[in-house]
Amino acid sequence: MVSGSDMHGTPITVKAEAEGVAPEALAKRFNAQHIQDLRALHIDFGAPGQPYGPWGLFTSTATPNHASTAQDIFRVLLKKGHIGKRSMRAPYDPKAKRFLPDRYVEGTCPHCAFPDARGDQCDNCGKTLDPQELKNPRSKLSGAAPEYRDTEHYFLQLPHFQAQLQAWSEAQAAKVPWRSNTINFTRNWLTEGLKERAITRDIAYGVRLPPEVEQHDPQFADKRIYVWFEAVIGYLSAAKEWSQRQGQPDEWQRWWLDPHARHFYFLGKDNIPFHTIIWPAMILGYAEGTGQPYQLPYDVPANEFMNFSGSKLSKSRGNLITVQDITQRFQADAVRYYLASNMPDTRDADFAWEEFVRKTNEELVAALGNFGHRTLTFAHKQWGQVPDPRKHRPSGDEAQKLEESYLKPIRAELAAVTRHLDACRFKDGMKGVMQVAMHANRMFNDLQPWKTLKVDPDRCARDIHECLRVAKTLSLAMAPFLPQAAEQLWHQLGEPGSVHAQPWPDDVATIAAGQALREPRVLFAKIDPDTVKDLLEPGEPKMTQPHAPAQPAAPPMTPSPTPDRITLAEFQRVQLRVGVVRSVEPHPKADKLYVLKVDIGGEERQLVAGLRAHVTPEELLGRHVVVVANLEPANLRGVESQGMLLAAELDGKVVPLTTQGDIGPGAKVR
RNA sequence: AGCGGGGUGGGGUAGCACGGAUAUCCCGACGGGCUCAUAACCCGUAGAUCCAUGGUUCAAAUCCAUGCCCCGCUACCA
Repeated sequence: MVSGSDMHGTPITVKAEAEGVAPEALAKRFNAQHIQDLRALHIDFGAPGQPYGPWGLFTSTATPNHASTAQDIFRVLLKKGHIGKRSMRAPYDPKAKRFLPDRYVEGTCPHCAFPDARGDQCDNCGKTLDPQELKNPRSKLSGAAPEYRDTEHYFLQLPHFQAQLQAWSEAQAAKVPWRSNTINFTRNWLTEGLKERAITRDIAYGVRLPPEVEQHDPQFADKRIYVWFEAVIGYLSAAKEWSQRQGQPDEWQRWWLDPHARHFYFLGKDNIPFHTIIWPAMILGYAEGTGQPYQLPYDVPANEFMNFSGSKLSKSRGNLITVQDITQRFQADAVRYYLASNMPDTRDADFAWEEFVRKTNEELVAALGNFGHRTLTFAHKQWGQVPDPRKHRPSGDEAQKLEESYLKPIRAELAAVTRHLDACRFKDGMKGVMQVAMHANRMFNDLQPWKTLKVDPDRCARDIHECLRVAKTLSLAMAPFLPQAAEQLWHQLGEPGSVHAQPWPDDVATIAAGQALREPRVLFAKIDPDTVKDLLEPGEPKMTQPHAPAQPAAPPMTPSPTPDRITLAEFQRVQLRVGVVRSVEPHPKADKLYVLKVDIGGEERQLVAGLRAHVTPEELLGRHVVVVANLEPANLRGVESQGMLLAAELDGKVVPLTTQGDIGPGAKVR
């Protein structure tokens, strides 16, 4: 299992820019956070708490190994003609002596005459722009007028692979089979027809081109491989890094060049085409160029999205749970149980605190935890060791009943879990494990060991022995889902070593009579519903952080400059008036906007306001609101707005400003 | 508005790509049992016009059409 942090993603560049920090530093921080999160959730790679171990590696795309692997693929694809160079015209800043990304060109919008439109899009009228359309363009960096120069870039020739990808994806989807979302997204792309895509950019942050390319064509020293080309290569480079660290530098070949190796890629649905089109195209070209049988993905089980209380996770809406937040408050296994049994396998799922508590208390604790605990405490109290079943001579009927009613269904359920895991149906797998626990509870109940103990201790010993076998089986079966509890149970059963070093069970386990049991302890803690009460308040930030030190590694992000002051005269240039809302109409062409008619004292203004998500028309009609009266008019999706309605905003909540007592429209606000 | 996902007993869900007869599972409610166990476990009962309407069919939760509603992405938030 390999994974890692993408260090060159666009969000990183954008955020680093916003915070005024170096992108490398920010990426490093994210990577450290990812590693910490994995640890907190007990996702380990073979060495507890470490991002590296005998089973795998969590690395990043900032390593020299990754760069050279990416360059090698680039090189091979180039040689094979799957990457081509061609020139395109792009804005260039003669003062800063560099090409400018679209958004670094500013100028006057050709559509609405807004003077500060960006090259990719105008913030005023919202139209998507080409930097060349801007009037009076200037560079954001130096203010100089950009020139248009030809710049050369490399393009990945995806069309070369269209037919191959089509055949491969259909075959694979039918054979594996792929999930419907995976094949659907893929088909969409293929039927649209693949187009060549630029894989270099005029930027300074990212993976460099191969040295010989830079030497041969020095301009490419100032360009970088664009992230979407290079990030997916991380799968291969991580495998190589892992082999290196294992001291077996060629070990990765067993995983990449053996036709029997099956590659599974786990991702969110928004990432599907990268893993079913682009990356496979690169692999095909690379395999062709190297003559090595690099393996294409076997399965790409993409998850849908998990929302939070009905809408998407969003920091600004106070709709956010971080791994840190939740693992600080609750057992990682409880979190894992909830996520596994509520996984967005085939459709979007929802995270709800009430459900989380319910599932933990009523399912995890009550069924799974309880069986382990009741069995262990009983056995431990009576014998302190695994009792010997052999003194009991069961009748034929009795033995058959044990087998038919209890062991057989458990075995069947176990086989079902195995099938589900093979097919990447983790939700079903988790449910199957729960079913085993339910069978187990039934078995314990029916056998009534607390009664037989008094009348037939040998029989009781045999029955508890059977229950302990089932408990051991459960420990093995729950290991991938609930690693910590599984290990605890394993230990309490007196088993040596780690449950995680055991092979997957294909039958009810056996357990050695006479094996010493350890002091039983509860496997899962119940959650007091009050704990999440304060997390449920609507509109409030869901996760305050009383004990969460915000990002320990993070230095203060923005130096706080002295606040900008304005003079009274400056403030007085803004004319604020009280207005009465006379009518509220939805904007005909925009979902978030209202068109309001507001009486500001003898004059009716038409305003466009982005309040539709926050306030109903009824709440607005007749209200006294505060309006900026001398704002220059603007055109919003075809409707003129003659002013601006003031509103207060906090964490995504928006409330229009109103006056407390009634005062006539037109009243000045000072 | 464009594109994607979805609407199944009180809550959460499975089934839907390949229509089939009593619609799955967990929880809750109600009734009973048990007392080894974290008031946990076990058994039973009730509870669903499978969003609506129309269509295809011997047969539709499942296929087709239209509509309504929810969620996400994108645009719009003066």
